[in-house]
Amino acid sequence: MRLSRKSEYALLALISLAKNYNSKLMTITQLSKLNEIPQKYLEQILVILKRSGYVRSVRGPKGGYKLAKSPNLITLAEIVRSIDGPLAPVNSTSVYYFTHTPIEKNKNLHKIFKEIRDYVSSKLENTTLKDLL
Amino acid sequence: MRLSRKSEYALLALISLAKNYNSKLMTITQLSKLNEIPQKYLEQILVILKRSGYVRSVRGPKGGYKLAKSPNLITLAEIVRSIDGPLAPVNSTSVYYFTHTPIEKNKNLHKIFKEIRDYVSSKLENTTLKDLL
DNA sequence: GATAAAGTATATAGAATAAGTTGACAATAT
DNA sequence: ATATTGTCAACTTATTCTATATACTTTATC
Repeated sequence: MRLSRKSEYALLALISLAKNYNSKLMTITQLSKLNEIPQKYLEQILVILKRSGYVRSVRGPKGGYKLAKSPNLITLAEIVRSIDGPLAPVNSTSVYYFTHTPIEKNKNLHKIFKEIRDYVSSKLENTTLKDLL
Repeated sequence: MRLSRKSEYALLALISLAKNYNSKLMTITQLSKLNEIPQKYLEQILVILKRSGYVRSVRGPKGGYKLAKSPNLITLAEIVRSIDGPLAPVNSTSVYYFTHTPIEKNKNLHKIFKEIRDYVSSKLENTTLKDLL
């Protein structure tokens, strides 16, 4: 897995929202300044996170964003998958995005990368936003 | 780390050469057919592997490639690094390719990805071509 | 009900990367 | 001399990354 800038921004924004869980809404501008994220880029990211069900938004003045669920119910795995796709180093070791690839030709080799995918996956599945506050 | 097709091909070709260690040379055509790798693409890959010191070549008729060192002295980490660059999921967790990135803003988050980089790195550092035969 | 403050949608752009293909060139065994 | 091998550089084609730009919609408040 290679973490894109986009996922880094998503994680930071969600952590900010998690710190504010059950207090006020935060605006894109606040989130953007606080985490030094280009505002128009962050807008796109938040729309993805909204569609994926991690945040809720309110429009108009006094609007903004908040988390849609409790921080301990949102794993890093889901977040990264929703932005970047597969966590696996190669798709032939991916559960959610499996396709055949050349390394399957060597079972031992394939196994090494499956072990890597398992580690990455369980690490990110077992870490929630709450763990990062 | 995301494994490119190019690295997959490199690994398969090197494994073939490792199986043939201290027997005859293998030609690009053989390596290409055996592993179903586009021949002209494999040529480029072999040139990289040669410059990196993993294979030696002989030109002319009866020419071909062979490993430059014993299979147990070539780690997967070196191979993948020479083709794809960093093993780390993000450069702020990379030893060889460090640059600053946004996730450094959250120490806990950064730590998670450093642990991933450590696992991947030690897994690939501790696996050699010999282990895959 | 006008206005301003928010979020939403869509299009565009420039750079980099991935995954090759093409064609000419160099070395050498026979 | 020739055929067989590796070498090199340029080009291509598509996709992805990291944004920026414009226009539009919703809604609280005066």
